[in-house]
Amino acid sequence: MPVKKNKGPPYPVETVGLDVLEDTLSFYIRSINIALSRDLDERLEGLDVARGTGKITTLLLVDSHPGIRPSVIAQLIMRDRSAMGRLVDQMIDHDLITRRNAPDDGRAQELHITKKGADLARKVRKIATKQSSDFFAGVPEKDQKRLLDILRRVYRRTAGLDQQ
Amino acid sequence: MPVKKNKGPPYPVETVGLDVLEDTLSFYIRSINIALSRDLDERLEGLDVARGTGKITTLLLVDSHPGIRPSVIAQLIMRDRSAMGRLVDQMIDHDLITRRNAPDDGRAQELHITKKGADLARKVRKIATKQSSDFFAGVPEKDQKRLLDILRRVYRRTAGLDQQ
DNA sequence: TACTTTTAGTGGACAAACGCAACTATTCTG
DNA sequence: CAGAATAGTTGCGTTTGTCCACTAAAAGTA
Repeated sequence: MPVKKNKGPPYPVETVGLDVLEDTLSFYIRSINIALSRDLDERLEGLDVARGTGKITTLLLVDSHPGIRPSVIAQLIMRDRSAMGRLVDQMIDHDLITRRNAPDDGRAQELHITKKGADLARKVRKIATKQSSDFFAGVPEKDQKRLLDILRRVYRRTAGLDQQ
Repeated sequence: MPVKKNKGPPYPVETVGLDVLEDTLSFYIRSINIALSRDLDERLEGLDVARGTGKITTLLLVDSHPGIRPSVIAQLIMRDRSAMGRLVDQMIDHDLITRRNAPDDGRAQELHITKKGADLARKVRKIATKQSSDFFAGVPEKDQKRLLDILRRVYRRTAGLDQQ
């Protein structure tokens, strides 16, 4: 129970305990996600790929897996197909990728990178990596790896990528 | 370069490499955040606090820090004041908290929990904690602590809670 | 005390994003 | 061939959040 001083907020930001959230995954993940997204947006300033809402992942995946299908990406970024479709539309408008019908499956499409997209992908890779290490500043190399390992495991399980 | 089989997606989900993102904080954070939010929404089903977009944090903070100000919470959950104001409106509508003018500062407000809010807070604490440990299933206790430590540090720095 | 600046909160306009549901076309299953 | 599953599209509605302008009060300054 903090004693209220004569002025200033009764619970100054720096000292507010986060209650249970202090030990909770979701709170940190959510907050850090916000911070990370904003930061990334800044770093991507003017790069045609603003709002990292899946655009980045899509760009890199299409670049490294020519012919990959929208629905596959959708699953990886945990969006539904309609959202994915719109995302693809945007990126085509920006001339980052192309869409063609899959020759062997009349329902499906194949995505391919454009010249412009490939150039951008190169830049984005640098930026994303840089951001990651910036945020990890002060955290020992070993812990970084460990953390990524854990997150990777949680992610794969969550996205249903591991066995069943 | 995967050899295309006669049918099935050329890049089946399970085997798609995530490119640089494989080693990148932002990707996992973003994805896990989505998963976590959805999962939390399910667990909060019908609990008047759907869409965990800050409502949960607000609820718990008001509960454990009677008289806390909206602007303080806003900073903690990284939203601007107008968004925060609307959030408070909602929660008042749901009879979870109350708002009164701060006696010592004509600009500010104090938030207090209601009976209903306190009851809910109790439930939410259980749920949030449970969720966290569920997601950590299979991760050794020690690593969990480690991970939370790192996230906490990153969060505090990011939210500007430390020094400076 | 008069001024300027900063802080707290409000309200409106606006846009982006996402999910759901419905629908088509294909392919698979048996 | 009939029925189920899959890929993608479209419309709709909702939510969410940001930007901006505005008021009121407090703090800083001279």
